[in-house]
Formats: sequence, structure tokens, C-alpha cells
Amino acid sequence: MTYKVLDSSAAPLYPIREVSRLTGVNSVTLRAWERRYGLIRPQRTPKGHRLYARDDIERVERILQWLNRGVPVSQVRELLDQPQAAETSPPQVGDWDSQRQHLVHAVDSLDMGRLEALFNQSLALYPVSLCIAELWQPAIEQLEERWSDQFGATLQRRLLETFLRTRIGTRIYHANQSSNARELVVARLPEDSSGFWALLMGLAASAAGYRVQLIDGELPLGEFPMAIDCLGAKALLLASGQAERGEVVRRQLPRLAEQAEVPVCLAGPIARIRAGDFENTSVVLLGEDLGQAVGRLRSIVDGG
Amino acid sequence: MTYKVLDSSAAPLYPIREVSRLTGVNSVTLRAWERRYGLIRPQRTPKGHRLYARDDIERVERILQWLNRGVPVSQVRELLDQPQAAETSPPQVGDWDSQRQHLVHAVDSLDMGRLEALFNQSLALYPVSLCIAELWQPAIEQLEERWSDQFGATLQRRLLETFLRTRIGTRIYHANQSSNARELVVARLPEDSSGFWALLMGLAASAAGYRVQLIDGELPLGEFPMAIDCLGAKALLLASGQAERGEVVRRQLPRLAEQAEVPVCLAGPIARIRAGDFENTSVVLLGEDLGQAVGRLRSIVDGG
Amino acid sequence: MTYKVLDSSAAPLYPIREVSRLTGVNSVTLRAWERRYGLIRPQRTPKGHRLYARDDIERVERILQWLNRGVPVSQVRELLDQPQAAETSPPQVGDWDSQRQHLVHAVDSLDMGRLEALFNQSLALYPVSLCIAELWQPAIEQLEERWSDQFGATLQRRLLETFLRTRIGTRIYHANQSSNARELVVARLPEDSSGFWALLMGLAASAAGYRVQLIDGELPLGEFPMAIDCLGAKALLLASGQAERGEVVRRQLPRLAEQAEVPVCLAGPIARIRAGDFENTSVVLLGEDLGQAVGRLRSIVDGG
DNA sequence: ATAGGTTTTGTCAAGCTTTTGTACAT
DNA sequence: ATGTACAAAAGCTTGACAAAACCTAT
Repeated sequence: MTYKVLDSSAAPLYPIREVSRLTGVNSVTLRAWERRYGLIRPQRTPKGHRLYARDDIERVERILQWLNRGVPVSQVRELLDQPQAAETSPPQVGDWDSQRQHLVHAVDSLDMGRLEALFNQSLALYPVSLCIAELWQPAIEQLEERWSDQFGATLQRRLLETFLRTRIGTRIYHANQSSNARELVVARLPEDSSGFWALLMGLAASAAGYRVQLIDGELPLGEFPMAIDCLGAKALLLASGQAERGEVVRRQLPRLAEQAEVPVCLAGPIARIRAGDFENTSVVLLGEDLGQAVGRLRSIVDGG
Repeated sequence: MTYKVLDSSAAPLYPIREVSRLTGVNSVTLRAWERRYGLIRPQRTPKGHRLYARDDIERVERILQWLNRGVPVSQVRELLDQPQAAETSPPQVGDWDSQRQHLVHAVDSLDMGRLEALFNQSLALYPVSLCIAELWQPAIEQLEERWSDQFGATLQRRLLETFLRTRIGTRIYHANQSSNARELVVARLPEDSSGFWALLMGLAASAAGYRVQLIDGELPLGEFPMAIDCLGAKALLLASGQAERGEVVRRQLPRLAEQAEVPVCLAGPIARIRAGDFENTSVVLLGEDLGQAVGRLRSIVDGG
Repeated sequence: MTYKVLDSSAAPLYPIREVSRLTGVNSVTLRAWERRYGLIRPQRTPKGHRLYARDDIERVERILQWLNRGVPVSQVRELLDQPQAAETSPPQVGDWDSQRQHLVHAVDSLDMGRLEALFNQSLALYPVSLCIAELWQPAIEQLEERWSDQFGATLQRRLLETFLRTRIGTRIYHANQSSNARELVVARLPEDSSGFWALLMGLAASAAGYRVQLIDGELPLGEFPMAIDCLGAKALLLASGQAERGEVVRRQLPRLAEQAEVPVCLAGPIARIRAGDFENTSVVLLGEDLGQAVGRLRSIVDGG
């Protein structure tokens, strides 16, 4: 067992309690990680006390990123030991965080070319559900939050909308061509100003094999029964982000759900925010995560 | 009795329930046809469950065609075993009037399949400018007029919008890839509730060789200068149908036109209706006809 | 029972709960699929815990697609093991390769309905120049090559010719109606047995805005001067694929080029093959790629 | 069309092991 | 600080079950 050489240079070193505070990882856990998996190997004082360098703390943060993605602790070490392949090439495999940052920045600066490259690249490399869960959903949440502050960001919103509409629309179109599966109507809640969630929901459902009829403009709730009927849909899937003045929806949606002859489902952030409003109604809550939502949909549509 | 050879190739096989769902023939009936007349002979699993290939499903559909013509089930088999003559009705050429009627009817009855066929067929046979001038522009005018009466037609509106967005968006996207021409920003006037005119305008401009950045959502007029700037556009093209309360636009648009460093143009029905409002301002009126509008644009953009 | 080789590269591995979350498939079900049908075989830790790679997750998604199309679980495995089959990879967005394969196959099997669908769909979604460059030109090259071997393929040839003549002819006709641009005569070389290249060339030129007069039957070179003259053409555009015994052309074409009062241009594969033959003559070689050919044409016709 | 028996397939349960964060004694 | 211990959560396997879907024959 070799300890790092104590470097007398002016690099700051932190004791374990500080690292714990900075990263949010219990110090006991930090020690366990070191002992069990050799994940981090800080310097030691002559008495044996741990002294963490900046690099070590960054390493802990990278560990946390992997954990957040669902990778088991026991598997993280190998991932960290191959940093050059992973970290050096910017459009790298699996680095969703940096991809998301790039994405957000591309939208912010109206760099449509970059946006396009990121879209193509992500969807070419990973399964749709992963792209949505790891990249697009978080990125849009981040953007929405940022936009809620500033006023003048309508342009970014609109351009991203236009962009996603075309791309996702084309994908859905082609998928529909070769699918005989149950038809879904995917739409946004009337109060949702941006159609992002409906678009992503449509993409997710289409990738899962459903035939999707997307309605990406505002449509009064009252017209949905006709839509379901005319289009022969097996379920109605409504998606939305925030809902500011949800009164109308709260009252009308349960009624729609009873009236309709097919399941009426709700997904996206609103399904979390307004969860309480729809208890004991026929409205099916599919949760915030769009990937999971599609999963749950399966048992509802195909089961019923 | 010979069953088909089990083919190890990757042809999907469907159980009887799926065949029943796809063809509308009760599964009991399907079995009866097989037992009594040997009409279809699907593969079987080792345990005896039927597995239908695509060919089998098509066969069922042909059976239904004969039945619809009044042929008794017992006679169908002989008919199927004969090579069938191709029966294709070639699309009529140049009959724009009837095409438009079909189009309007397809939208009215939410027959998305028909809508798609008409779109594909028209654009495959005729130049874009002709399709717009003879088919899409008149059809949308007709629809808009009809919709202005009824209230509940939002669904039709939205579905047509969604449809056109995807198709036109894709076309513009690909045209942009292979074009180095002047960039245009095409958008709708803030007051235009439907984006049809902006979409058609974008299609026309793109087909004429321009790089088009489409903004198909509502954007406050105040944000356009930034849009033009960031996107490096050579002109701003606003399109719109009717505009009821045009006060805001009437006042703001001229100001925008003076402020902007590139020509600000107006096209679509509004350019006729509000023609008087913009005399003696910097706003360039391109007229109602979108094809002509693009023509005039050339002298403005490429000339300047 | 063989486990996958543990790969030391930095690929993230996910435990079953994460896969379940991402795909929406209950983890119990995932295990059942593995046990019963061997559908997915993830790596294992030394203690037997499953570790799914990204590939595995994609595999689960593909499974779900088949399930949604109604294929029974027990049948899915075979489908997954044959990924090259046409059914498995539905025509993706911009996936020209697969579109071309479909096209070639449709022609081969005389499936005119499919041929028409592909024609319509490609031209409806993408700009003409792109369709030619990415789909039609390569497809025809592929077909020509295939046909050069077999003898009995004349039927395919003729049917494709008839098909393209009608479609492209209609398009050119209508484009001419609304164009005031320079007139071109597009024809095939007398020795070219099939008119494909002339047809595509005509389509490309027409889409680029020229008025095109198409001559799609064989015409002796000697008659072209009169044709040019009578039709008031600004250039003569000859297109051809292979040319076996090019003697006649080699001698006559330069003479024609000198004689004629307008540029005489050559495009298509022959422009590459016989490039050497026309050095130091007045014949303008536009190259094999028809899209580029039109581009070069512009400087020649509009410049001269 | 119904009846009666079989197959398919998602889910549950029991019993045991592994993983992993935290607590406690040294 | 270290190492052991512990407990909750998550996994694994085998076996079984039940609803839905199928089959044949009447």
C-alpha cells in the first residue's frame, strides 16, 4: 500500500469532515468506500489522519455522478480508472452532465447547428428512453427554471420548440409507418405554455412502439373526447410542466376522464405537483419521469 | 396436410389475437375458415398455437375484399390461388379543384392517413410553388373560413398544424443543410392564432433556395431584432392570415421595421387586408400570394 | 452457460433496478424473460448479481417494440438475433441507406405500390436535390450494376422507366408552366439504353428552376442542333450511364458541340468514364453527380 | 357459439445471499 | 482512525399461481 508523497507545495488539503460537508457524503461512508473499494486514497498525516486534495474531492464528485446514474458503488472504480478515454473527448460516452450543459448553452446562445449536433449525437448513440431521462428532460427542466426568471427569453423557447417539433415529429412519423400497435393521442394540457413535455412524451411513447398522434398546440379539454373517438385512440396522454392556475384543469380533467371511454393519463412534472388533486378520480397519474410513464402505460393500455 | 416450413429468418410472427385485431375478423372465425376451407395455414408453435406471418395477414385482407364483393367464403379459396391482376387507380393529374376538396374533407374528418397521402402525392408530382398556390393556400383559406363560423373546430386546426409543422419542418431542415444562400427568419405575426401562413411561407421560401429559420410559435415583436441579429438573417418575413384587433401590430410593426437593420416583410392575407395601414412605412408588403411573395423577395434581399 | 467476457473498458454497467426504471419493465419480468427465453444475458458480478450494459438496455427497448406490435414474447428472440432484416430496422430519419435498399427491393420484386410510396414519401419530405443525390442516383446505380449481370431483368427496367417517366414528366411539365427561366434541352445519349439518367437530370434541373424540355427517347445526335434552335434552348444537357462502344459518340459529340450555338454538356456516370475522351473539345463535362452538375450549369448558362 | 382442457406470461412468495450506509467498540 | 457489526434494501433462485389467450370438439 503506497501513500501519495506528501507534497510540500501550496496545494490546500482538507480533513475528512470538510470533504464530507462539501460533498454531502457522510465521513463514515467516505472511509468505507476507501476501505472496501479503494475508491479514494487521500494523503495521510504522520498520525494517519486523512488529508484530501482538490483532486480527491473532484473524484468524490465524479463518484456521485455515477451513483446518480444508478451505477452500483462496487462498479464505479473501473469507470474512474479509465478517465482519459472518457474525460478527454468532449462528446464523450455517457457524460450526460456535460452534454446537458452543452445543450443548455446551445439553446441559450441560439446555436442551432450545435443543438442539432447534440440531438443527433445523443439519439444515435443511446436508446431513446435514456436520452430523454438523462439529457432532454433534465435540460428542459433547467431551461424552464432559468426562463421563469428572465422575461425576454421567448425567442429561445420558440426556437427550441420549433426545433423539437420537427425532429420529434419526423421520428414519430416514421415510427408510425411501421407500427401496428395501439394508437395513443399525446397532447399538452391547455394551460401549459410550451409544448416540450408533450413532445418528449410523444417521442418516448413512439420509441416504445406505440402509434402516436401528437397534438402539439393548445386544445380545449372539451374537444378531446372527439379526438379520441375520431382517431381511434386507445388512450389519451396529457403531459405538462408547471401549472400556474390549475383550477380549470383540476375540475375539468376528472370529468373528462369519466366521460372518455379510454384511459386518460397525466405525465410530466405536473403529475407530481398536482398529484393530490387527482386522487380518487379516474385520471391516471403516470409520474414525472417520462420513461417510467411509458412503462406504466403499458400495463394500463395493453392490460385494459 | 403440409404446414409451411418454419423459417428461421427474422420475420415477425403474430398470434391469432393480433391478426384478429388487425383484420377485424373474430379469432373464432379465423380458426373456422382454416378448419373448414383451409383458407389460411399459419405456422404453429410446438404446442400447437398458431403463428401468422405477414403474408398470412395480407391473405386475410384479400379474403375480406372478396367477401365484401359478395363472394361466398367457400368460393374464396380458388380465387386466392390465382394470380391477381393489379388494380391501381392512378392519381388524377392536375385536377386541383377535386384535390382541394379531398384535402379539406380529409382535414374535416380527421383522416390523417388520407391527409398524408394527399400531401405526399401533391409534392411528389408537382413543384412546391404550384402545390402551395393551387392546393394548400386555397385549401387553408377555405378551411379558415369554415372554421371561423363553428366553434368546436380547434381539433382540426391543431392536427393540421401539427401535421404541417413536421412535414414542412423536415423539408426546410434538409434544404438548409445543402444551401448556402441568404438566411431568412420566417415567423407569424403575434396575433395570428394559427401558424399556417408562416409554415407555407417557410416552405415556399425554402423551396426557392433560401435558408429558412422558422419560428412557428408566437413571439412578441420586440424580440425579433435579437432574433435577426443572433441568427444572422438577411430579412424578416412575417406571415399571417386574418388579424382581428390589429392595433398593436399596426403601431409596432413600422417601428420594428425602422429599428431592424434588415428588410421586414409581410405576406399572406394580412398583406392585402392591412395594406393601407402600412403605406409610407418601412414595412415591405409582399402580397397575399405566397409564391409571388417569394418572387418579390428576391429583388429585395438579393438586390440589397 | 457462458457469461459475457468482463470488459475492462470504461462502460457503465447498471443493476437490474436501474434497467427496470429506464425501460419500465418490472425487474421480476426481466429475470423471467432471461430465465425462460434467454432474451437478455447481462454480465454477472462474481456473486451472481446482474450487470446490464447499455447494449442490453437497448435490447430491452427493442423487445418492447416487438411486444407492442403484438408479437408474443416467446417469438421475440429470433427477431432480435437477426438485426439485418428489413423489418427490424424501420426506415429511420434520414436513413438513406435503408430507403435505398427498400427502393431497390421494390423494383426487383415489381412492387409498384411500394415504389410509389417510396417516391412520394421521399419527395414529400426532402428537397429534390437531396432525394436524387442520396436515394435515386445511388439506387439506380445499384440496379444498373445488378442488371448488367442478369439477362431477364428487362421487365424491371421498363417498369421503372415507365414509372419515372410519368412522375418526372408531370413534375417538369408543371414546373415549366410557372417558370420563366432559361430553357434547357435534356436528353440521353443515343447509346444509353435506359433513360434513367436523362430523367433524373431533367428532374434536378427542373427543381433548380430551369425550364426543361425533356427528350426521353433516342434521338440521333445530328438532330440536336435543330432541336436546340426550334426550342430556343440556352443549353443542351446530355446524360447517360455506361457507354459500351462509345466510338460514334466520341467522334460526333465534339463536332456537335462546336456546331451548336449553345453549350453542350455531359452529365452522369459517363462524364466520369469518358472524361478523357472529351478533353480539348467544346463538350462541357458536368461530372457524375447530378446535383453538382446542376450547380456547375448555373455558372455556364447564366454566366454565359 | 360454448364447454372444457392446455399454454402462455406477468407477478408473487419463500428462503437465502449480497450490497452498502451507518453505528459502535477498540 | 480502524475494524467489526448490523440492518435495510436489493438481488438471486426455485416454485407456484392466476388471468388471459388458445386449442379442439361438440
